[in-house]
Amino acid sequence: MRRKITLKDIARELDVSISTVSKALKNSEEIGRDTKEKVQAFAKLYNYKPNNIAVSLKNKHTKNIGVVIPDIVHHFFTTVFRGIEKYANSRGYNVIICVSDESFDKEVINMEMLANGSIDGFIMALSGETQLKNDYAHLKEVTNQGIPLVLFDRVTDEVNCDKVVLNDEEIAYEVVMKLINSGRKRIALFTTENFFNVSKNREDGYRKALMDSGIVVDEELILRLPFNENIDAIDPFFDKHTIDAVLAVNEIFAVHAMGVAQKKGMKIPDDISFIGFTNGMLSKYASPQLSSVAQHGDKMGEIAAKMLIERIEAEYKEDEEEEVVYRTEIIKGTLIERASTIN
Amino acid sequence: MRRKITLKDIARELDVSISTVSKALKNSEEIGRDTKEKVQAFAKLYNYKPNNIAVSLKNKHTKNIGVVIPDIVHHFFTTVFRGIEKYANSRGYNVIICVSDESFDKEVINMEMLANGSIDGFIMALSGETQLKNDYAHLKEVTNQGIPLVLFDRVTDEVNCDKVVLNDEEIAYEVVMKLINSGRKRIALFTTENFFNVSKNREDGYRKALMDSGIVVDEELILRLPFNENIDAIDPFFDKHTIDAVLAVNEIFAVHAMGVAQKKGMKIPDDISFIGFTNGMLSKYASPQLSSVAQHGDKMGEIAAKMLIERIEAEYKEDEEEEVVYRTEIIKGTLIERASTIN
DNA sequence: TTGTAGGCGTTATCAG
DNA sequence: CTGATAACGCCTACAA
Repeated sequence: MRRKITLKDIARELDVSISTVSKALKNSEEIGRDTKEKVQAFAKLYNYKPNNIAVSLKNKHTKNIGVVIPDIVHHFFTTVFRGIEKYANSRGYNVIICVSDESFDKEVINMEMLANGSIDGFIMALSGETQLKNDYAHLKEVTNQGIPLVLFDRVTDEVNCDKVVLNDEEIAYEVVMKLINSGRKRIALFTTENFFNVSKNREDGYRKALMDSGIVVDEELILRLPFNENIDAIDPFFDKHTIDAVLAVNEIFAVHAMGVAQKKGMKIPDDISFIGFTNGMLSKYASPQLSSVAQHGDKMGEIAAKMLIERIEAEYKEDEEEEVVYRTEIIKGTLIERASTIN
Repeated sequence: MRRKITLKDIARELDVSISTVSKALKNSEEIGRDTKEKVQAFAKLYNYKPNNIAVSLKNKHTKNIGVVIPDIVHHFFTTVFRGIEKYANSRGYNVIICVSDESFDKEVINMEMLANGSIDGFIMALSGETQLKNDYAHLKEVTNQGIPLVLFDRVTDEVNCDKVVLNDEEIAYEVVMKLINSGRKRIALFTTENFFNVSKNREDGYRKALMDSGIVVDEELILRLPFNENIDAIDPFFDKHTIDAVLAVNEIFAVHAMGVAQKKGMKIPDDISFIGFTNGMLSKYASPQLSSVAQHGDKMGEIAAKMLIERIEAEYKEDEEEEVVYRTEIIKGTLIERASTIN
């Protein structure tokens, strides 16, 4: 078992000083041709690689990014994550991931662990509980310490930092308009509780589209499901209400609802149309295939990572207190039309 | 912007030495009551937390685990990851994740980056390309350096390390037997190329079940799809062959095949049965719902993390070269029966 | 009871 | 051209 070799080892073996080795490996001009070659050859032979930890301690940065998300078994988040990872890697950063599991406490603990030097910056989507409690002290703490933070998707106005979000309200508006223009009149909204900024925004778009079309919003047609995937309430909903379209804030609600509607004998999309958010596997493989709003998670992730890394690297040469201006990037959602809506 | 406070800062402010502060914070017996209280109060006030990097450098371990998987937007892998993350967190470890994207080179690069001190051990599933090339030098390199490694799902006999796998062959055997016992005679297998150990094992189970039942294996009924989700070949397959059951090595193949069969006018499960591997979202929300083999990813992840951490922590007190024995844990798959098979 | 010194592996400054 | 020294932040054996 051959342990990793260090500068010191090389120095000892070659009978030169540590600093000579260090410089030689960096191809420094100060070092003589022969010494350089000798050192470099030896280093290659023994596969020397600098120890990341030592370098981090010295440089005060780790080249690690912390990502904190509510859930990992979730198409949208993994998509964003893939975008983050890809961009971060291309810039030489690694990604440490922590799952908050929709829990406030876990979110806090995870962030504290990472904030003690393990990472150079955070990218995160707020947990459900955090949005419910509306308590962002841990985020403010982190930014106060000068650790850059980028929020995506599940964001809040309470914290001053860079953000990346979908144009939730707009796209919901557009999509509902499309339903209305195709002749739909009784359009239900299947959503979650409103402490989620995204659900709130989508609902706003939904209401606005109805109102702008002269349709009175029937509060009965707005079904609020809990966020723990308990979708039993969908079934009875169809017994109680006559509807000809559904907008759902995620795939699961939409696909499950399609199943229920079909069981009740309704024809899709002749009798009823369905549109969901999150253009994932389910939308693609459901039958009929579900029309849904692509949230472009890859792009969101990439942009979030880019914003963060810029922030991180700007810090190194910062003139101290030059009034930082935070940006919010807005990604445009795209409706992918499939068989669950009339073309 | 209040930067993080260090032992040195506290020492200076309180006019004591750094080591006194260090000991006081550890509640050492050596330190006087008053000093301890003074230091601890100050530390709490300024929210002192030891710097992870410095501690890592000192202790020669990072409390980080490296996870390398082929894909993150993938139900099974995320499930395993969730198991890893959960267990690791409960033991005070963080998880750094790298995606190999089924690429050999990325796998190698990622591992090298992490192996330079960033992590205490690896958990990984081999990339497709790695299994194809059958080149495991990078894994051997890592274990040679004394970094513990646990392989899961996509494993190889070429590397000596702990492993966690599904009983792929057995469960495939059982499941095909079930199809046969329900009267199926022409059972197709939709799989990937055979350099994947899992596909290979599942195929072996499939063949064995047929043979044990006196059915001659018709090689024509084994459809090998490329691993890049290109499933166009499924459609023509149904035109060419008459079959009454399908075993697919993943959900996507199975659900897509169900769609094709239905389009050709076949009734599920009356005319044809379907069973897939990976009991994910698709299985649950397809119509009809797909019977599928639960791979218990959470459990695999948890066990993998447990094995790894035991290995890591055993190292600290190792008597050097006492003939390490590696284990392979086998997780039993479970068939979740749904509407795509006859009960 | 407190402090000093050395070291973890690397880098940068400065002296030789 | 090369090397000694200090520093990053923390820990600990040993000295005072």
